[in-house]
Amino acid sequence: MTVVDEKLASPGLPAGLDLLRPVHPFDLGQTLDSGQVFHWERARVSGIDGFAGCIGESPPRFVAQDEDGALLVPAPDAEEVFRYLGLDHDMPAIQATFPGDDAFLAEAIAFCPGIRLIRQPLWECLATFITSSLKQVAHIRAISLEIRRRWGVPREACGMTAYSYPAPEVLAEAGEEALRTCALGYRAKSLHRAAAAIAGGEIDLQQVASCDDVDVARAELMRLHGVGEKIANCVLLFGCGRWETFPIDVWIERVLRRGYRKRLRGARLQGWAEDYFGPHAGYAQQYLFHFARKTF
DNA sequence: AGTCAGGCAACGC
DNA sequence: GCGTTGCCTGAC
Repeated sequence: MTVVDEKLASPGLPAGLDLLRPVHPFDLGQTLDSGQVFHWERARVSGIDGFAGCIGESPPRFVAQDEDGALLVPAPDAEEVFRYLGLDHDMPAIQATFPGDDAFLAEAIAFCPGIRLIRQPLWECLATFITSSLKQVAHIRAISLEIRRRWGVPREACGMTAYSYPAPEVLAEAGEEALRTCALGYRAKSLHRAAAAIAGGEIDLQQVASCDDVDVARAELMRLHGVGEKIANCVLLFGCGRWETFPIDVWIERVLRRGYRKRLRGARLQGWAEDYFGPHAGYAQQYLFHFARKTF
């Protein structure tokens, strides 16, 4: 993927901001609000409305999208932002693997065709989903931003300040009681123990990511206290690029009940969904999830 | 005031 | 395996 080829002549744009050719289908706002990431904030740079957030340890990146779908990104960041947002994904090829005669899935895709699976840094993905258990999106956001503000590294760019997600060592050092004051409740213990396990080398996330067998990788993640099948699957899908994984939460249960008359639960529902939606089941899940959340 | 939310672990069967 | 229950917190 070479972003340079996608660049347009962009007269009149503020210095340092590059306009990148429209990528279709892609919807920046929907993608950042589709329950994958929780730390991007609205920002305005040189009079342009967009979003800002850290990608891993980087300074905050600014991204905006115009009505035609063209992206505005500071030129040096373009490659990193493209990769993060999944703009290199071959959507026709992915959708070609979906069940062919599925009108319900087609309706979900038509509702949010611009959703992409984001490639997230592994540790912040794991940590954020540990804190997501039995929480609503707004609260996950608030907790995530608070943890970043208190223990993350403040980074600055284009007049914006944002905080990277604190490293495992930092949260391990902070202690469970301090984490608890971020309104984490019982999740404080899980987050602290996960941070300590990773800081202490008991779990190697890089090894999890490079594991060929997705079942082995999932089992490794589930050794962590507070990480069950759902959270492990979210980490595999959003952090490890394992698109065959299909996280099932209450919204997905609802949408499968309504759209497919499926009243199975647990392992049986899991097995059916993986089998039915196929090698990119995780992408199907993302369309169905967003569709359900916004229309039910 | 009670219920419920984008789960998990521990326990009982 | 399968179903039940407690758990922190905030929003309604």
